[in-house]
Amino acid sequence: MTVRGDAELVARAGHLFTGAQHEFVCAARDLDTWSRPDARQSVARRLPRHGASGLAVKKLFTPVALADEASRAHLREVVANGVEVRISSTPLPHETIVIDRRVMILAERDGPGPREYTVTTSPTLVNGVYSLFAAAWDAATELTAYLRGDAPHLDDDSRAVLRALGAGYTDETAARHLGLSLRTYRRRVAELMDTLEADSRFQAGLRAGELGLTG
Amino acid sequence: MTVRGDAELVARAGHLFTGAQHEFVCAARDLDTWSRPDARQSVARRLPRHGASGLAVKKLFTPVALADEASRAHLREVVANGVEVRISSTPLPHETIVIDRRVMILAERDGPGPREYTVTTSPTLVNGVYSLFAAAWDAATELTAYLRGDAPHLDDDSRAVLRALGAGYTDETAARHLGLSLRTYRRRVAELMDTLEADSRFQAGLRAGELGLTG
DNA sequence: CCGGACGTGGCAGCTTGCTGCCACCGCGTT
DNA sequence: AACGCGGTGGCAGCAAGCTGCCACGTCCGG
Repeated sequence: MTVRGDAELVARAGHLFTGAQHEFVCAARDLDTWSRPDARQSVARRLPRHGASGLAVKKLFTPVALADEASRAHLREVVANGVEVRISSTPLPHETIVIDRRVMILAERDGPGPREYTVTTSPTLVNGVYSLFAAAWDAATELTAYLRGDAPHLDDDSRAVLRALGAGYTDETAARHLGLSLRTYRRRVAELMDTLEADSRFQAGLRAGELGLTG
Repeated sequence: MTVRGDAELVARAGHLFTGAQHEFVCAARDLDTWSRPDARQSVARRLPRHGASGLAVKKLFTPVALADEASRAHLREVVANGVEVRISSTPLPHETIVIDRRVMILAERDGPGPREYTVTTSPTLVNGVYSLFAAAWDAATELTAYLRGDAPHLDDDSRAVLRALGAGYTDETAARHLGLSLRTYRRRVAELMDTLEADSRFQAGLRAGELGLTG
């Protein structure tokens, strides 16, 4: 089933949101959908209260959703309401929602016209998507952890340093490899360790690994 | 479109496999499908040769696919043929295939009867699934890295050393904390780095983080 | 009892990492 | 020109890490 535009989605599939019993999961690139005031509110009103009702809500976003302070504030509020929010360092669909592991709603990429939604209940499709979501979810990091320990946007230099460290070079070869003096390279490493809040290089590596800063 | 059983899948959707131009990705729990000799061979024959044709093949499995030696050998062979294989530590669908980002094939969970496949070409669905796949893929570890660097069961001592390193202690305090001499502690660290195949402590931390050996 | 294997620890010496200090350079401001 | 500022690099010295060597225990099997 395909619907066009937010209004139609709410009209035709609104009952699915209301009817969520156990679990409501969604993955999206950013907060775009829910920042459209009309759509966001009408859906929000239909969603049962968090937690208490035994409904687990999981939301997975890319770092794009943290771009501006307003979004971060919104997400923190959402978390405070008992919703689990995680950040995935990899691209995500523009919008994927799975409800109670029985229905799913996918949104097409933004185009000029109204957004197009696809609502599916085929168990095969839903289960397949759900499993993939679970995999992406498990690999993602908790929002709080992400905001805390993270250096969300390291510049290219830092990434280069990271790669050199990850390659196992000694400082000397790494510095030569990057066209830096030994002194500067080590300064960079120290800065990196500082932003990663690491006391030792091992710890820095650990954090980098946990945060998936490998690539 | 839904088909039942391997034979029907090959008959009705075989051309999709043959027609793959750029990319063939699949995610599955284990090698079950392709270990069914008939299905595996008929599909294998239809798949273009690896690499040379510009076709990128990516396969994502759970560790279940590494359970027995035969499977591991098979996967190594597959890798040798230019296929990218990664292992995800999280559950995966029983079978998800996306071809050229245009068609996807999902398999339902094994039941008593013949396996049920769903073939879809809806761009919305395919893109959504593809993005999720990409996220799971990026988070997964290369097969070779997985087989190599995996130290699934380090003894308690090693875990203690790992924790000390992760805590950011200097060797001296860590050694005292563990009731070891400095010499022995460093020996342990060296052994750990050896099993992690790390050239530097940073690398060791990186691996540990990637492999989720934090806890 | 002896010999060997194994794990541990001390010592020494080397390499590597880390950092404070100073000097230099390029840049934009005053 | 003079100045401050930020990034860089050399130097020096210290701290941390790494490892070969030897010595001492323990625990075997001979």
